[in-house]
Amino acid sequence: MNKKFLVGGSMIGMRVTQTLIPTLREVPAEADTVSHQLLLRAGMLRKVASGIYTLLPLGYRVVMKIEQIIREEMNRAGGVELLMPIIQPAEIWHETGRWDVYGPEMFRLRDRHGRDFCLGPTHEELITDIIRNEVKSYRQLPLLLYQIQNKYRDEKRPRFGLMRAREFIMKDLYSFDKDEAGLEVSYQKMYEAYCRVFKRCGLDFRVVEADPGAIGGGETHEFMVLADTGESKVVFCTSCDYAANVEKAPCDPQIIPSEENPRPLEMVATPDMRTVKEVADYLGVPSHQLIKTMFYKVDGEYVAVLVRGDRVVNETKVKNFLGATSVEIASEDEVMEAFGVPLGYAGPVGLQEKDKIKVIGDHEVRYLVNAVTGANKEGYHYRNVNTGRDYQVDAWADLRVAGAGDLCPRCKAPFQAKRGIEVGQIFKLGVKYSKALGATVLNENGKEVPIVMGCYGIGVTRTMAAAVEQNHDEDGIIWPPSIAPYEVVVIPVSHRDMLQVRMAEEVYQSLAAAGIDVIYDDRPERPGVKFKDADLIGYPVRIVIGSRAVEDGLVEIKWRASKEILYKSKEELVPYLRSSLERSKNNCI
RNA sequence: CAGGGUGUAGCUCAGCUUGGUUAGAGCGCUAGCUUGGGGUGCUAGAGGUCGCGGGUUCAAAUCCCGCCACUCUGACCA
Repeated sequence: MNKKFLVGGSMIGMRVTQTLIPTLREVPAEADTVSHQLLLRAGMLRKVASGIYTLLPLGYRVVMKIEQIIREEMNRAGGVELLMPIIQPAEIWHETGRWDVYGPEMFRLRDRHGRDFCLGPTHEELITDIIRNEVKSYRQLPLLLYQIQNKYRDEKRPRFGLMRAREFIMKDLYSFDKDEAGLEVSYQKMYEAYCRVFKRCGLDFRVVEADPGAIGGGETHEFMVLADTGESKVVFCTSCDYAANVEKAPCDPQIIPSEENPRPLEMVATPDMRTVKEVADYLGVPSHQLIKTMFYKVDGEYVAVLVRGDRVVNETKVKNFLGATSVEIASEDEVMEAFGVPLGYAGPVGLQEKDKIKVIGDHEVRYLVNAVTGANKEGYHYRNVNTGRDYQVDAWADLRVAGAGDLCPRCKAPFQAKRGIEVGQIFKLGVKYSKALGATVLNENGKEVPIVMGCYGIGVTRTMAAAVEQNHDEDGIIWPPSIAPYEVVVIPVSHRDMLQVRMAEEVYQSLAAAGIDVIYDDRPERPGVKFKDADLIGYPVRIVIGSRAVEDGLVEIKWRASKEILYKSKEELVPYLRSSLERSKNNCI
């Protein structure tokens, strides 16, 4: 590990009075999530505009440490770093068609000559442009090129501080191979490199199978830092190592056995009962006895999707099943206009014939006996609805979102569900961009073939936020040592006791000289202030020099995470810290 | 994008309903004394285009209109 790389030089240490660490006693009104609050309060971050932030010295050190870990692991895997511009010309985006596809998420600007540009939300186009111009032969492959820099997305609603910002730092690596087999190798390398990166960052994470979505291509994995505040939901098997995004995980139908015989269809009044819960309670039936009918606009055409009342429609599966490019939920007005039924009273009975729309149902719905569903008439539902007799569908498919209790597709053990923060994703892009942009090589047989690509991203600033989200207590942040802004803080209890100050100074100098990443709190503040700040900022190790230390020569060492306190002589200090910090940074690898 | 909220000192907020001295508090900041192992206590200070623009009025932080910014909720269950 090359610490000298860090700007600011951890070799020389730092004094609190020399830098800027504006900690806040109160929680700023603008922040609602823990990571956002703590990063602001710990003096690491300040907002400039919605979703746009300044990283103060301490915050920037964390970012640099994460970047450095990423660099080392990308390089270890054979990656080579380069730098691309933030401003990108529109032309290249027109070539792949993404200038129009990207929509309002893209920051656009114009130069004085009226030429269109954008602030790069990603760099597939640019990197592929370089490759198509410079790489002509399979002999030049494989290539793994990466960059770490700011990216821009004009989010509809930036929130959660660094978690969903409009300007953020990303590492993107692009792999270029002559064939699918090569891509497989590159992908595996990245998979392993990513695991190492997040382990080294000291994060509790899971790798999950995900849906490729808009970016296109084949296999993809997401790297999720587990945290209750995460935006994504993942399921993982309790017995094997299978894990997946809830959108992706396949679901077997879970049939609830019924002894009943089909009874005659019956319309019942359900005034003002719209939601599944309301209707189920009103009629005294369990919610899984209901058929929920959801309307979507799929490539401009309406489609009705049926799932059991206790299930959630999985738009990704709907989209994939229909081979559609866009799936949008219909608005209340659209449903009213197209079907003349207010939300809450739609059902499959007669829907297909009357409105001539496509109806698809989740497997589970098929097995319902005497189900309840909307009667397509305001204020009424049907009871005793049965598949085949009362309604037909165009197809049955797996269309719901997985959850805890669903069964693992590999070993049939039940899933557990958790929330996570997506900090990385790896994709097999295939030839989508290389074809669109004409990035080809001549292969061994002299035949021109499109380069097979992969892309691999890590949200650096988001990783920082995720680390805080996962590692904090009521007093503040608890940085994993490998990404802490400083590893050790030295605090003299009394700034007026010259013996203490001299000893603290000595300890600080010796740690800095030994290459330990140390900061010295030399402010003429009361001890309580410095202790509070140390806890808030979350330095892994705190060294306090008080009267006791002056008298018996033993300095107090307190670990932020475990709250463990121990005492060492000045001579023991450096070796102790060196080995224990090294251990705590590496034990995750 | 739809709906709601907020905008007054560096930060957290009060004042606005019912217009009327010199616009307030706590924290932070400055100075002094005090204190010195978990945000010390006291004293004295500095600090404000009351988001911006317009209107009503003898008089606007306060009422009206417009704009802007920030923020929350929703945009996933019918």
